[in-house]
Amino acid sequence: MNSPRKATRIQREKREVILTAALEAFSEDGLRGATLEKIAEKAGMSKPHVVYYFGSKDAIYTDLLQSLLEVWVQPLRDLSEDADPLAAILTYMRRKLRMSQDMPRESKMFATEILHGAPRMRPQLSGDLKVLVDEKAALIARWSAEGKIAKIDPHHLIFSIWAMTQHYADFDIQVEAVLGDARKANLYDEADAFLTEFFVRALRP
Amino acid sequence: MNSPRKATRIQREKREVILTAALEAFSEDGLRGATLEKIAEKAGMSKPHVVYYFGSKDAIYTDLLQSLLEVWVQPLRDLSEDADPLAAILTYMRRKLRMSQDMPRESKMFATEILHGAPRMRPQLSGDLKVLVDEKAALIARWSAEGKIAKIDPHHLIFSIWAMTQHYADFDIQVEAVLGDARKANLYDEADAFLTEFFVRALRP
DNA sequence: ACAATTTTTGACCATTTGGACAGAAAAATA
DNA sequence: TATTTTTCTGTCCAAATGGTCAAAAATTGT
Repeated sequence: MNSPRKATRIQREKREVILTAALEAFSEDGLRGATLEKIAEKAGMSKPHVVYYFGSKDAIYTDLLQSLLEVWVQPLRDLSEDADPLAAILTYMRRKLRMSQDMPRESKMFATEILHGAPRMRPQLSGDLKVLVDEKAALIARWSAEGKIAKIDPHHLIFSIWAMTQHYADFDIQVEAVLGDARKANLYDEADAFLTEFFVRALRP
Repeated sequence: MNSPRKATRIQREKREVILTAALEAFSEDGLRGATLEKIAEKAGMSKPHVVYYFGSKDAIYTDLLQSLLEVWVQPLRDLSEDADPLAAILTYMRRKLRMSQDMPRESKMFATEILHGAPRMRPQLSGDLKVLVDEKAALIARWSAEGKIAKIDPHHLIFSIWAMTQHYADFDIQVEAVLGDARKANLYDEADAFLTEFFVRALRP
């Protein structure tokens, strides 16, 4: 089941195809709702073949979650000293918003996992993620103390950016239902304009 | 299976017990993840007994969702003309935040449902809910036009209130993991202070 | 007290589903 | 080409699970 030395090209490709199919399935129906059969079908192969590559449904799920996590926190990693702190925070917010727009399935998968207690991510949340957030919060707190941005709790500021940007991906059905079809086309432009103005007002010293 | 005239006291009580148990189960594991057996166990009765009262697992879920929806949108219903528009919006935000604090299971159940496409709520979202939101958005737009609050897109303002308040209930595991145990005790006080300041800055003309 | 009705459950069933297994097909290696 | 290894699937199985059913227990009405 496991490749001993290095993964062959075909192995890498197949695993990729399966992960893509699984992401679609999991984000639609969650871990329990998604079936191996559906994943196999989306991936264009037989059910045992999927098991052959990953061992179990759980393994696919966990694997996917882990590999996506790095991508997911990258924008926060990149938040750093800048000529203009306010612009830096706005850039971070915009990158998160863009991720909601471009990767709604990933966003939904994380949301579902955390919503249900994050049984497979808890250690990482209070480990790596906490360290990262604390570090960036300290940076923001410094900006705040130096009067470069408004005095504000940096942890909650980060939560608010997560909440507002991911909302557009996770609850897209609701957002679109409430706004109506007419405003659906340039929804993310609207969101960008709104959030930019919103955070500028909140953060300007 | 169905009571013909009026529900007896015992019927009302049993249904209530089942709904409470089901809310706990569904918010933990979702519709598919929650089992009739678990619901029955939490409710302190046998599995067929649960079916006797509701007919099916699906029926419990749908019933629950419908009855909770009214409670859920009540704070928005109550948003109305006020001596101080800014205060009115802040009150709305605070009531939503309090609901996250007091009813996290309800919040999670809605979140899961919408996240997975809201198959049983779609009509209500683009129907009743849209009407309600449009109405309140018009009110906010008027305040905005009269210069009583800042110029801001009212729909997105409402989304931002939903997003930021519900975030504390839906993603509590993540929030608590990142903040650490020390700040867990008065988390909602912190959130209240942060959000109040935040929205005041954003909305002040 | 007795009959009728409602409530409650144990036993059972059909379906779904994760995944094991043996072996076929294909590819790599010699 | 022959052999070894890897890839792939049809078939099957056991566990989980939503729901049925007949009958027991409890309650209600007279």
